[in-house]
Amino acid sequence: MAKDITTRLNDYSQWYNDLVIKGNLADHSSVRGCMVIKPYGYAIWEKMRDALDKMFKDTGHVNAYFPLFIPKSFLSKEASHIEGFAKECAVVTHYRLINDPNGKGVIVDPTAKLEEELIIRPTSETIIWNTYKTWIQSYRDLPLLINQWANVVRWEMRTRLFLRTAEFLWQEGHTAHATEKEAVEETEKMLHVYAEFAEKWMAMPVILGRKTANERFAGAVETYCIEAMMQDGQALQAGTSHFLGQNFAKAFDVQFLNKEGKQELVYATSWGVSTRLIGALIMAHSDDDGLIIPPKLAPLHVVIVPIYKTADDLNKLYEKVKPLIEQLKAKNISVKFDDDETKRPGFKFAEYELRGVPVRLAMGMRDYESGTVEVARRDTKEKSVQQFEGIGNYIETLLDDIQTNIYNKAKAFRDSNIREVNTWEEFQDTIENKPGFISAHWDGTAETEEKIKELTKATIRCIPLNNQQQEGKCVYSGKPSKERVIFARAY
RNA sequence: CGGGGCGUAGCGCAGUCUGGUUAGCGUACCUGGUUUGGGACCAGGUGGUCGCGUGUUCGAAUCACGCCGCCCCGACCA
Repeated sequence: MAKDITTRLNDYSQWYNDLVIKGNLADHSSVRGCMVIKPYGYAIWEKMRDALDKMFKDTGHVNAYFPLFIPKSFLSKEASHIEGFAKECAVVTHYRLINDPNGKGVIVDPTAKLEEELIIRPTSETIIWNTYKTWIQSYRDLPLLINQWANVVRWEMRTRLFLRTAEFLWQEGHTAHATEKEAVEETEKMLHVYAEFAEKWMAMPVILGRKTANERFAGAVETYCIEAMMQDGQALQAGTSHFLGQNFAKAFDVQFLNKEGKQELVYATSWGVSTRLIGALIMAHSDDDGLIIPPKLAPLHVVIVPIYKTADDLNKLYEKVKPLIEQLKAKNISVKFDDDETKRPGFKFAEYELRGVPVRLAMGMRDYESGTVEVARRDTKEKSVQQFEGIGNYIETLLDDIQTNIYNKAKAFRDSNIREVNTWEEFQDTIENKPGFISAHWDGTAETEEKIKELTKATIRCIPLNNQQQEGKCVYSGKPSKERVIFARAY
């Protein structure tokens, strides 16, 4: 058991906080609700960002950057959109500070009031569609496939590191299309990009689905999502993709001339994932000893801990592993030789386990003499002694094994915690006593959905895509239903 | 934003109820030495506007009021 980490069983929330802070991913800042992402945590984000960015480029998107500030009037143009965000907007009202006449630092200059307040973007649909209006005239300007990497601000009541902070980093894709069909295809395509990223890179299985009207993005016609299960059985929305229909085109009057020479409103999509994914990554895989990071996102893949008595021994060990370090680097496997003499090996072992480094090599003089090395894998904590000869290739394979194993483990956990439930009694019992997802029939009404939420705190996470159609009765109202939906308590 | 808890060295805490020496303890950190195959040991040392502000008092970490921050539980959300 790692020092100073609360166990998952004891207090899951505290365990999460311990991992974020003691794993050196992030800290609370002195600004309410805002975090400092530390270098190790940011390195994970960079890996996520690079992988996603490549996937976006490969699907034909380009990056651009739009302003942080949004004139208040823009946000008012799409009614349901503003309704969704109004309660959590930061507003800039002034543009100058002056010295406090009472000599206590600076105060806001009351004469420097903005004529129109600026909203710090909670999302960028409005400023972007205001801009797209000037870029789109003809069908030849379409589709417009743009992504932006940015920070956004949502003034949250209650914050948690990575999962919900007032400011966070994300990407938001905003596309414009000539036809509804094409826009819907784009929405679904990007959902699949997210799902692939979650499963292949994060080693986190997800359920692809549609949101109910209640859970839909403000301003969207249809919201798609990927939902992941955390180790406490709660759901976490890991990404969303929205079909916005012509809502924003109407609000910002974005029309194009089609081939027949007629003006038409364009169709829109938007899609995003955020630094919240780091929270998902932690809660999906890690254990009571610390972080478990899948190799594809790990900032450091391999650490080599030398065990030695003299400087001479250390030097011998270094000379021995030097070619291996070169070999691994050539394979794009990051490796660190930890020759810090102020810490003993046991301390280092625990420290790298806390940080989730996938593979640890330990080599002492006994190994040196016998041509072996101790290999420890973080995901299972298994240790084995291997021949040093050819260890580079062994590690390369091992990293792939670890990536696969982490995914399989998460998937087995997820699958064994989705339960089909058919009666209301069973539903209540399951949600209270068996953490996980519930697959149940729903009558399709917002009233039932809200009632269930009120009674159990469970919400409909999604209506799975390609859902099997089957006749059934709503688990709450008993009214007829054609398919099961996923219920869960959620982050 | 509502209820509860907390804020004293980088971290974890005692002291606060019942105001009064120089504010302690563990850990971390620094120096020297011995160590090194799972979080070393000995010795010496550094580090504090007691969350911030105002007040009560001869005197405040301690009492009062206000504010800020964090954690847990609710409402809201990605």
